[in-house]
Amino acid sequence: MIDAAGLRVMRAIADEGSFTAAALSLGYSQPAISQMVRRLETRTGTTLVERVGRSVRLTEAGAVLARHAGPVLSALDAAEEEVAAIAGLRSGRVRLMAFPSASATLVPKALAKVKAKHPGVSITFSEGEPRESLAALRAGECDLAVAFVYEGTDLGRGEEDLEPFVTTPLLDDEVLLAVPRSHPLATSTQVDMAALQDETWIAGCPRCRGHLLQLASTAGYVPDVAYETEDYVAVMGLIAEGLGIAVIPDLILKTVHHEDVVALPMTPASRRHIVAVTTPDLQRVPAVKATLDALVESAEAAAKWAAQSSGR
Amino acid sequence: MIDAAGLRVMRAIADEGSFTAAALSLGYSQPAISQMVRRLETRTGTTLVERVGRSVRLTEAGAVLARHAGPVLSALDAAEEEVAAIAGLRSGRVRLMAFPSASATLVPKALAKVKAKHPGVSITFSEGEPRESLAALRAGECDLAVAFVYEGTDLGRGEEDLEPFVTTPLLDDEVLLAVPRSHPLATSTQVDMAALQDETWIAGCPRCRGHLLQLASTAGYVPDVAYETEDYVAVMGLIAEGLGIAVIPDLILKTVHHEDVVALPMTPASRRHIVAVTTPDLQRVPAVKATLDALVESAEAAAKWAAQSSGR
DNA sequence: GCCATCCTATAACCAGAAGTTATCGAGATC
DNA sequence: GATCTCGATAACTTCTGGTTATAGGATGGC
Repeated sequence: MIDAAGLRVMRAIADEGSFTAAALSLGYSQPAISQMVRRLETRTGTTLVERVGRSVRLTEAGAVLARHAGPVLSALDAAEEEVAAIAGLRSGRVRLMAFPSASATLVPKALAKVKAKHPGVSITFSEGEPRESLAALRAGECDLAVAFVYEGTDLGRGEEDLEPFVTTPLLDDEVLLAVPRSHPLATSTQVDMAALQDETWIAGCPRCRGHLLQLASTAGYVPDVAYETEDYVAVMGLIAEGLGIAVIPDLILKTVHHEDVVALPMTPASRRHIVAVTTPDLQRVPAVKATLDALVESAEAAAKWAAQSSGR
Repeated sequence: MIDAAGLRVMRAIADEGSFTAAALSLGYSQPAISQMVRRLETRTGTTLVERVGRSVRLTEAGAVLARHAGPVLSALDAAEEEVAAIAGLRSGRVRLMAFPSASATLVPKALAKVKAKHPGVSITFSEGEPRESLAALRAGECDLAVAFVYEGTDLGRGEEDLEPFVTTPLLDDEVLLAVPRSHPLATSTQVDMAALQDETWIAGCPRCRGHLLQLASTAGYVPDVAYETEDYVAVMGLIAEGLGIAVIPDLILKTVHHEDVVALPMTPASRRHIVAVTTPDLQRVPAVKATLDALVESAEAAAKWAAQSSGR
C-alpha cells in the first residue's frame, strides 16, 4: 500500500518545504510530486499536506510518514549496497570443493589469484572426490566443484549425472602406467595395455579402480588387483617395492614422485579430463565466476608448464 | 532501484522454498513471482536464486535481500499503522483555540464529546481572541479556531481576513444591553440604541469596543466609554455599581451572571456569529473533523437549551 | 520405463502507476 | 497593479507489475 518512493517524497517535502524544491532535490518535475502526494492521500485516506498560501506544510499524518522515511530508506540502501558489494566482487563467498590431487597445485594457485584480485571475496575450500562434490553441488552445499571424468566413461551418463550442471574443461591429464624401475618394461617408450594381462595391480580410489577395470576390459581381461589405497604416496611405495603396477594420472605423478618408479605412456592412450563443475545459475554469481576464471587460468598455466617439462 | 515489494517477494521465497508457494502466500500468481525475481536480478546485476531441479534456492545475494526484508517491511508497516491510526481516529492531535467566553461551555462540552467517542485523539486547547487564533491558524500553529464575527462587520473583509479559511457557523449570539437593576430603562422590554446617547459605557475586548462604536455610529453618535476591561466579571461589577452600561453577548451573560444587572434586547437587534474556523485541508483531517463535528453538536444543544430558557 | 504431477519459464496481454509537458490560477513581492 | 513563483490540473506517454494460457523440465509412483 505505502512504498519507499512515497516516503522519499514526503521526506523531501518536509526537508525542502515546498513541492517544487522537493521535486528539484529528487530530480522530478513539480507535477510528479503533486500527483504523488495526492496518490498517497487517497491511499491513506488522510490529508498529508496542508496547502497554505503558496507554500505547503505537513499535517500530523504527513509528518509521521516523513519521520519514518529515514529508517526505511537507509535500510533499503544498506540492502542495496550489500548486494552491490557481492555483484562488484567487493564481497561474496564461494564454497569450493576439489578432489585431493587437484588440491595440491591447481586449487591453491587459483585461490591465490582470486585473493589477489578480489580481497573481499572469501573462498571456503574442502576436499572431496567427484562423487561427493557433485552431491554437495546438487544439495546446494557447494558452489563450485573441481572434478574429473575418465575418458571413455560417457560424460553425462553413468554414475555421476552431469546433466543439470555446466562443466568447464581445465586440464587433460594423461593416465600413465607406473612400474618399478626394475620392471622389464621400464625401458619401453610405450606399453600396450594388452601386454599387461599377467601383472599384479594396485588400484587407487574407487573411481580409479573402475577406470582400471574398464581399460583391462577393453583389452580383454580382468586385472589382478592385489592392493587398494587412496593414498598415492603409498601406491608409489608399493610399486617401488615391486609389489605391483598401477595406472596413475600424470598430475598425481608430478606431485608424488618416487625415484624408483617410472611412468610410461600407454596404448591405447587414456586420459582423464579435469573439469570445473557448477550450475548455470551459480556460474553467473560474480564470485563464483571469478573463481572459475582463476581456475581456468591456473590450469592453462599448468598445461603450459607441463608441455615444457615433457618437452625437455 | 530496489523496493519494498521486491524484498517482500524475496522473503516469501526464502520462507516458502518455491516460487509457487511464495506466490500463494502473497496472493499473487506464480508468473508474477518469476518475473519479479528476474527484474530484481537484472536490476542488481546478480543471480538471486538458484534454479535447482524443480525447486529454487537463494544465492548469497538473494539471501541478503531476504534478510533485509524483515526490518524494512516492519518499519513500513509501522508507518502505515501510525497513519491508519490517525485516519481511524485511534490517534491524532488537534490544536484548538477559542476565545475566552467560548471556553466556558461550548468548548468543554465538545472536548468531552470527542474524548468519549475517540479516546485516542488528544486535543490541546488554548485561549485566544479571534485575531490571535486566526493568526495561529495561518501560521500553522493551530488546527481549529473558535472565533466570532459581529453582525454588520463584513465577513471576509476588514481586520480579519477569512478568505483562505472555511468557517462553520456554531451559534448566533444575541448582543444585549446590560444595565443596572436601578437603571430607568431596566424595566423596558426593548431598548433603542439611539436612546442611549448620553449613557456612560463600559467596553470589553478591543473588538467588542469596536462593535460598540459601530452600533453607536449607526445610531448617530459617539459613545462615552469610561471603562475598558476584558474581564466580564469586572464589567458586570461596574454595571451593578451604576458606573456605566454595556453591550454584552448573551453567551457571556449566561456564564457571568449578576443579580443586580438586567439584560435587555436592543433595536436594532445585534448579533455576533460564533463560528469554527479552519482550512479546507485541515478540515479533512479526521481528528479535526471530529472535533468540528463535536463543536457543532454542542452548539446545537446549547441553542436548544437557550431557546427553552428564553421561552419560559 | 513410462506416466502423472508439480514446478518454473515464457508469451501475450492489460491496467494502472508514475512520469512528462503545457497551462492555469492564486499568493506574495516590489 | 504588474510580475514572479508555486501548486493544481489536463492530456499524454511509458513502463512497471500484474494477469491467463501454455510450454517444458524434473520428480516420483506404478
